[in-house]
Amino acid sequence: MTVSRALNNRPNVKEETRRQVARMARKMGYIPDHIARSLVLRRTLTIGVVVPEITHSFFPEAIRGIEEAIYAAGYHLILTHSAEKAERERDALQTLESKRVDGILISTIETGGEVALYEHVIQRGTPLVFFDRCVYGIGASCVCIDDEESAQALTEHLIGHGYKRVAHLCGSPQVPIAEARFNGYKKALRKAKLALRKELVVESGFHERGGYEAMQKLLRLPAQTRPRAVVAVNDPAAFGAIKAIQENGLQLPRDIAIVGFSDDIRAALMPTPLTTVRQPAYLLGKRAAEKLLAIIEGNSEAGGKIIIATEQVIRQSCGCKVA
Amino acid sequence: MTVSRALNNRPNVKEETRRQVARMARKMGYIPDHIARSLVLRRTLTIGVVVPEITHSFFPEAIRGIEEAIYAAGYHLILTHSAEKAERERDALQTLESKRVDGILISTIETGGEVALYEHVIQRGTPLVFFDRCVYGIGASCVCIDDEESAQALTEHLIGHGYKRVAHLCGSPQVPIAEARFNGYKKALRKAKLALRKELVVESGFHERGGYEAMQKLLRLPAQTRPRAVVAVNDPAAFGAIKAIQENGLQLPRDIAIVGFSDDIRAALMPTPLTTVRQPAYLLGKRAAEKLLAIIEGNSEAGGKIIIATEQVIRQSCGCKVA
DNA sequence: TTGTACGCGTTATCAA
DNA sequence: TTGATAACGCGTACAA
Repeated sequence: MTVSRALNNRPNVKEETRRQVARMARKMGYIPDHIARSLVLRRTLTIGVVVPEITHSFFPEAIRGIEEAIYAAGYHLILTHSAEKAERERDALQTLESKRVDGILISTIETGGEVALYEHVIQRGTPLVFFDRCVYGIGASCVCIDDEESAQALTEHLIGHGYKRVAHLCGSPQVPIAEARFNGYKKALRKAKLALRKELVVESGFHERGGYEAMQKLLRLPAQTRPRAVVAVNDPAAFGAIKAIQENGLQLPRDIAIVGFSDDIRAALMPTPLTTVRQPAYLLGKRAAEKLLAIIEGNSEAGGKIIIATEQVIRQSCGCKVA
Repeated sequence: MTVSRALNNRPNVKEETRRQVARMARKMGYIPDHIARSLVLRRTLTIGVVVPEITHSFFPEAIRGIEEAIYAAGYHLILTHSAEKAERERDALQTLESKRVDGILISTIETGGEVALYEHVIQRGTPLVFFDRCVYGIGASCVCIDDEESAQALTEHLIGHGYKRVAHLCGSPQVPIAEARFNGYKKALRKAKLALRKELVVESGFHERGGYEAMQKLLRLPAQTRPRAVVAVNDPAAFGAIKAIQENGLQLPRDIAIVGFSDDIRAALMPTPLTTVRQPAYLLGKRAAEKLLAIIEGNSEAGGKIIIATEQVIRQSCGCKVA
């Protein structure tokens, strides 16, 4: 017992005893057992993270932000990866609960995941904070960017520079982020009193392939309907679309302007650099972690929405830049 | 006890009892406690990973490989991040030991870290496998690419296409990877009976900034000594060098050819796409994890070196491609 | 200041 | 087939 007190720098230990204990501990190669400690203290100083994807540049960056914040607070991180699969996400949450993490940070799978799962976690009393891909209305905190507002602003940027026929590659319906960006696109049109034309909204998914195919569909439209500008749901979709545009012998942005979303690392390096919206991934991860820690330590209530500001990155692909 | 047997599908439980237990468990929202289980079983089904960097595209990819392998084996992952700092690496290892992980995968900090630390871990009995950035000769398994051979092959590729004055941006001395690549460069020269010229080897570090500065140094050489081709220690250094080359009004690869190392995602997207060596990060992570698991489960001995083959990616920057 | 007894949730062992 | 007991390593409460 005295040993425990000594090693944890608790009061009521004779200074000399403390030194002796320290010396012996070192000599014996003693390493405290977090497991046993967690068992009795009922906390693990560990937070669990669930991401749907690791390769994508956004999440590693966000994880770095998370890591930074929790490391500073003396916590550790268990990383799980749902691979965009509901089954793996369920598994990950179960694991984290089993491991008795003190809190969970999660970015849901694209399709939104099973809400009941998240509710269950919260009911069990584990603080849960969503980041980037959130589920609202179940009492968990959400840290995200304002997809709708950002998409609206970017669409307005195009409209403001004179583009009238603006198309949208709209991701997948039912994916909250895609929906929000689509809404932003619609709002911008409405505000500019432009009609929403069904044929100018094509589902692209979130990857290059889908963007490519969706753009081809748009390019098959008769010349007078064909869009003059395109708002892609994200950068990869935009890359695919650009490929289609170029294969059709059209020039960027002279014939068709395009904007993306997320500032993929490749965006700046394209032959015609892509105008897009930068998501401050690091900051987002950090803020989410800070919010979670605050809840864990009782300094903050669960719930509420924290919005991280995005930044427009105007490059050449929108054709709006003063040369 | 019977409950424990029932839930873990152990024999010697009446079928009906098993069903009853299962029903109650569900009803009560029972979730097994990994912590308590780990305490008694002395294993956590968890492996610890230490990476020096998360943002870089290589490690997220490697982590994905690791994740895939250990998930399939029913293990979990604690991710720690040394941020290239010796202190944080020590901290990470200590944490992982404290958490009683069943094994550790580590890619050391650039400068190689404190060998005593790693030895200590091994002595305590925790299986340790190095990946990518390894420490040899302490009995731990190493999974890596053959830096020397790959660098040699790439240098020979240049020499084989007629380049005589080939310079090297050599990272930092004492960083094992840099040393190995430098050795490969030297071997290629020797094999071609070209002299190793001191002024053509400049230290660049591993980042763009250093590559830029190192290249400027090379460009200040008198015309007859100035290199006609450059082997950069990695892609970021090459990017910096390219910037310097272009700022000096020289053209790539007409005036100076350059090759990188690692196939950064940007390599293919440069105005003059960069010739480089692809490191199969995913595979490397996966193999390292598999080796570690094999050791943990007693199916393999610690020690030995597993080499993952690299792949040359010949693009425009070396000027060797048949147009 | 130091030490004793107990409990955290689970499993191994052995007896019923 | 089932259950009682001890043990894993640590911290809390309280006694010495």
